[in-house]
Amino acid sequence: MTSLTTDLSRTVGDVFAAEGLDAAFGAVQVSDRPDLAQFQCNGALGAAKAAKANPRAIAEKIAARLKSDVRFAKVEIAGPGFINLDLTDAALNARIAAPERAAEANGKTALIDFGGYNVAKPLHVGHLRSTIIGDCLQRLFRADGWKVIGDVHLGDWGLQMGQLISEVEIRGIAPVYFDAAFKGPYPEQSPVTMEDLEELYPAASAACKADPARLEAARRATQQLQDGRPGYRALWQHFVKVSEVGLARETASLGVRFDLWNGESTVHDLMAPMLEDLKARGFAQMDEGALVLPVAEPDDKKPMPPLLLVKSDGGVLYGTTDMATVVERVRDYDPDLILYVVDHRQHGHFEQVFRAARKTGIAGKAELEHAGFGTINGPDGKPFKTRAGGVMKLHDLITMAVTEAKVRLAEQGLGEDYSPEEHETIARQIALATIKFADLSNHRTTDYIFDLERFSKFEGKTGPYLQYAAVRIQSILRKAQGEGHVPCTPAIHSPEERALVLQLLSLGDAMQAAEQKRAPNILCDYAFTLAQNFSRFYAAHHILSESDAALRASRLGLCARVLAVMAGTLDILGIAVPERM
RNA sequence: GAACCCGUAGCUCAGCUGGAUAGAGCAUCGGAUUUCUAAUCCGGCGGUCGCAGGUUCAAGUCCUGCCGGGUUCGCCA
Repeated sequence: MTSLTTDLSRTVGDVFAAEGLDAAFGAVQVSDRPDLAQFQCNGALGAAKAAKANPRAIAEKIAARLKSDVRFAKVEIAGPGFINLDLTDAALNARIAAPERAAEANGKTALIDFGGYNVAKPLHVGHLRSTIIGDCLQRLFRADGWKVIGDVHLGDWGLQMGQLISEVEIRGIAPVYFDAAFKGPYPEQSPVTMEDLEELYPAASAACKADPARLEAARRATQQLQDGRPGYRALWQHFVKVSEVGLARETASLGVRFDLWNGESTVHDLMAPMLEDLKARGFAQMDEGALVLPVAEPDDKKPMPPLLLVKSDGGVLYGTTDMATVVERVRDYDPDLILYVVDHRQHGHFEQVFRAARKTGIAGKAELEHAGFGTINGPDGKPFKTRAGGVMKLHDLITMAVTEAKVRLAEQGLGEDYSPEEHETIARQIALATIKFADLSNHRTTDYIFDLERFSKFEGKTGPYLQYAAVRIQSILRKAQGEGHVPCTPAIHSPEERALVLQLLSLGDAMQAAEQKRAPNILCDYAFTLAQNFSRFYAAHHILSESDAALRASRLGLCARVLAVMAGTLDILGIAVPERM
């Protein structure tokens, strides 16, 4: 369903056009001053500037034409030339009565890259944002009619793999994979568990940092792995499988689903032909022993180093796999947009890759975009750590949030009579809402301080507060059903209802803005404002005890619409609404 | 050293291509309501939008400089 302001913009735009002005000046938005009007159009100011005319005079002409439209209860000119508009309740009622339709398929494909998960490494707070923000964006794009392909894009092919392999070799954990005389087949059972990997990788990484010989061994192992040494490939397969099972379990517990579990290794076979092609077409060249692709442009304000494709030792880098991944995605999906939801500190890297992809034409019609995000900091304003100073694992963070949710429930004296299973389910749902809403309600690009105590509060701008608002409406509707009251199409009878209807009707604006700016915080604001409007309505009017049957049915209908919109918005945010709380 | 991001109320944060009196939550103070789950509603207090210039009818928003914080700058990802 097109948003109300879009329709109003068309109406007002036609009037601008009728006055010989650009219809784009007719853009209508929800008013910044709700005390003065419901909607406003600032176009007269812009039109006046363009035409070097008096803004109020233009506004007068526009307003005169708009006044003949019966949908408007008020058309006023204010200040330097704002056009303030109110719709009649009849117009609002008609609008809210129209059934909410899902967006039609727009024929466009978006590929969302959640890049950042790595084989052998558990998820930590750093992965929280790419997962939560990326999931929200994929839900949002889908809701708007895009075909969306979410790809975890696993880090499974770099030096870290070589580090692991050489660590396993040194420890003598599974000698068969290192026996050059062994002809296979290799064991089906993995020689290591996820827990082993979580211990092996940091050890290997630290050893390589401390000892150049170890680093060299790791490099060699990486190279041999990529060249296809059978034992290494077999061992690596185990690493990947074990890791994927662990990662899938964790992301599933977050309620996040991916379409593809591709990794850097997926494109390995595409790299050699791609590199040949880039060399043949003169884009790639040798420099200081490495193969590079220059991406600097004359008007650059900062030095832009070339994209490194092949190191002087013959190994490839993540820029190479990123390029090959673009080739693969264009070949398989021909997307209109590839969105990389990755920490903003990698901005420079993506700038290089995007330039290289555009310059060489490998991106096809796809727009490449980096939706970067800031870091999650602890109370001290520094990157979030455990009390012991280590990296905070995602699993531990969720456990903390579940514990906190139970504390909150106990504080409110809630859930004591629920079964242990239901109590646990509700606590988990609250915990995820706490974490997700906290993350999404902060602007994507800024760093924020993770304050679990504040985020988990049941009052204020929090996830649990929104869940509660939805739960309370569910409760009313259930009770109404029990009493045999049937909701009907809502109509406005009071200022509180009018404000609530206006908020319901601005859903499209919020979704559109959130999508265009890749900014989930806009949806969070929308949901919170909706909950506030509902609370005002709820405080001012009785619903079930209303004796006028028609009024009661209308208010129940309004409740049903609010619940539908709230649940739908929370769903896009990846937040579930519990049956009860 | 260079480039990019940030600096808004006591705290945590919004503020769209420049537009009307800069907003929200928390905290604090006061009031309502004793409820359809109070996890509520209404109101007060609180800001020279880092500083100084500039463009404009209009600047938190655009430009320049400075101060303060963060990040990044070819063989890790």
